[in-house]
Amino acid sequence: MQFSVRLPVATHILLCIEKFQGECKTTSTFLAGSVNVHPVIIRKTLGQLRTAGLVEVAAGVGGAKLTRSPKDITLLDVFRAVEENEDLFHFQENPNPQCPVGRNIHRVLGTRLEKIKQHMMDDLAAITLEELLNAVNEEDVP
Amino acid sequence: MQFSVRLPVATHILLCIEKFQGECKTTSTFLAGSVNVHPVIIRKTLGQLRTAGLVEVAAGVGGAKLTRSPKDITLLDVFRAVEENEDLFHFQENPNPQCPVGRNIHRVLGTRLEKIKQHMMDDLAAITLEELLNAVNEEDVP
DNA sequence: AATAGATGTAATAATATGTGTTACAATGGA
DNA sequence: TCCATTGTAACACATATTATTACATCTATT
Repeated sequence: MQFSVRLPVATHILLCIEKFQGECKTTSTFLAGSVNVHPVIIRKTLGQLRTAGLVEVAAGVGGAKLTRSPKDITLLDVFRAVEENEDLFHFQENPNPQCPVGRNIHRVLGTRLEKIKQHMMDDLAAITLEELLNAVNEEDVP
Repeated sequence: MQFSVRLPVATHILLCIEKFQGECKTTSTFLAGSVNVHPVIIRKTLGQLRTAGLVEVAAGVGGAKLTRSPKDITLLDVFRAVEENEDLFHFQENPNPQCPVGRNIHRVLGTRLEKIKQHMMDDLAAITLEELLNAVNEEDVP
């Protein structure tokens, strides 16, 4: 079980957009060169980030920019933008209601796993793009 | 992105094994009836739990039992037994080393995501089979 | 207006993972 | 020996992920 590469890729994209703002036009081809994926993947991801209100993309001319300050964008925002499925865990359908374990497992285990998911969300919400950008700038080892 | 149903299924199996210990023989067919999956899925999962040292399965005669007290088995034990992949998050291969973001993203984002994973592990380790079994017994709503 | 470069999106393919099922050899008690 | 059961391989199928091609649409610039 592994998370898809979408969260890291989307984060990479956002960091590049901010990092190169004013220096160069951050087109899908440019971003694809940094991330090392196909430009269409970048455009799809940018589409999700745009739908989530995190970026504005200049149709026709090209390039993207953040809609708000990096300190006001968290990894939870990014996660929600690119992962449509809110249910992190899921259960076997129709456990046996005649069995005391079967008729309670979903509720008993579900409430506990839900809390774990909430912790993960809280952790993601505590990490801002600004923090990541500072780390990239300050800890850069060329 | 969703976790597979393996952790909930394996937990269900372990709870049933303990719950019905002494009452009936917990064969793969019996367990399959409670969980509502194919008996072979149960046997595969029991195989993983056995490899992890959590259960003993009686070959030939059938039935399984826990190797230690439910209070000494946590969801982290179960998670590790059924999820072979330790890397929860993963990154796009070969980001551009010429780009300041590309050459730092893995380290900067990776260390932070690693902490989130560790939190999840800690949360899983805090939940014991005993706690779940008590909840199933006490909060049973037939 | 024409052009060139860019985006938005659909369609397709390749691959991996998850789950269900059949089949059968091996096990061990009755 | 017989029978229920386990262990495991093989296969099928669905779904998710990622890569790629193709093309209509957009917009600044010439």
